[in-house]
Amino acid sequence: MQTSGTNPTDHPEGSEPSDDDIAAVMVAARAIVAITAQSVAALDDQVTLPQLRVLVMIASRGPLNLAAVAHGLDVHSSNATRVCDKLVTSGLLHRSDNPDDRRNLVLELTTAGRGLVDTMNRGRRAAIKDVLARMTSSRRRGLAPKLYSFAEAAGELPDTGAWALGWTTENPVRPPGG
Amino acid sequence: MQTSGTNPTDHPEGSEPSDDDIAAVMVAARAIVAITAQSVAALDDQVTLPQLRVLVMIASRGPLNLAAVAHGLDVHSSNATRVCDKLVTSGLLHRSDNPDDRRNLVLELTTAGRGLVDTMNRGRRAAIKDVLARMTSSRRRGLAPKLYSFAEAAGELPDTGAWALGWTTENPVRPPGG
DNA sequence: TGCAACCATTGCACTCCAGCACATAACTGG
DNA sequence: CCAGTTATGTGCTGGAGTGCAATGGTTGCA
Repeated sequence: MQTSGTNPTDHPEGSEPSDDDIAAVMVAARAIVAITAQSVAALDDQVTLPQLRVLVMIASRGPLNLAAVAHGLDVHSSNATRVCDKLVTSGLLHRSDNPDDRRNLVLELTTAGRGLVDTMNRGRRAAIKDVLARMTSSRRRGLAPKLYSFAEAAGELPDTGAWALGWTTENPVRPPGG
Repeated sequence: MQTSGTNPTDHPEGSEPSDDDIAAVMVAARAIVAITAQSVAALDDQVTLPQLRVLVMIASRGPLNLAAVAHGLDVHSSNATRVCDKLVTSGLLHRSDNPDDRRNLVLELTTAGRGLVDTMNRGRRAAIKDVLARMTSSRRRGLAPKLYSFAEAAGELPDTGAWALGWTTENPVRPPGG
């Protein structure tokens, strides 16, 4: 249970959120998830969902080894081997040996792999821009700081990569050699 | 195509969104998608993703026939048959004949099926409440109206990706007093 | 040197999903 | 009644993901 914090004593500054606050986030979440899902579905013919998760993970966390990928996806290491194998075959992932510890691999995105992730993010960004453009500037005013506050409360850092795809509750991943 | 709309003439009230506005939504989207993905992953051992998509679709649209399910999931009708078959076997879906047109089935959620969807939504709501509780009430003030405005603007999105991942869980966007 | 731990890979079996072709049943309109 | 359309079901094939067991290579340490 990581959902501690509902206890007001844990967060003296935050009073109990109103039902309307929660409902508003729920409704907005529906739109945001639809946008995100669409940007993912657009890549459906190029990569599968687990494959995309690998690419996004490496894009945001840097080079990883297979054990880290397996742990991040919460799957058996043999599956990580095969998923990454296909990404290498597709030319989206580069696999090389780690000279410091030859037990480990170094998995990095190729130019094509990074381009695919960038394409997804561009599409997502365009969709968001499109929605914002439908709002009047007065309604848009003050939205950004509120969203930053929400993201900060959720533990997200503004500069983190697009690991937001977060298909599951990803476990902490330790980079190879760490 | 209603995806246009970046054209200012289409929305004379909305000026060009700033990069900061877009970035704020992108950042908040990571947190929201993570919350949503978590609530989906929690059901991973009970239903697969296509199965959940069916349940969510019926939960929000009411009873459907197989053709509607196949169209909503954008799959061949034979796949819809088999996916629903498994849900019926799992006790989450109820299949009956339509007396008015016995070619059609009537697919409805069982009590267990609706309970599963409700469980997912409760988890999502709890996670959102947890995040909001971490914000000070001053930062939270005014957030809800902004989110309703955003959701309302997004309500005009093309529905192509609505069920792309089956994560649209609620009724059509309906801001209170809107 | 020997042993334990770690990493990656492969074989095997399984489930699920996907599309296609085809068959069956039911409705529609003549 | 007959032909055409619609809705659903079934057999088939293929692909992707998953876990388990076992193997081989590498490193670290006593």
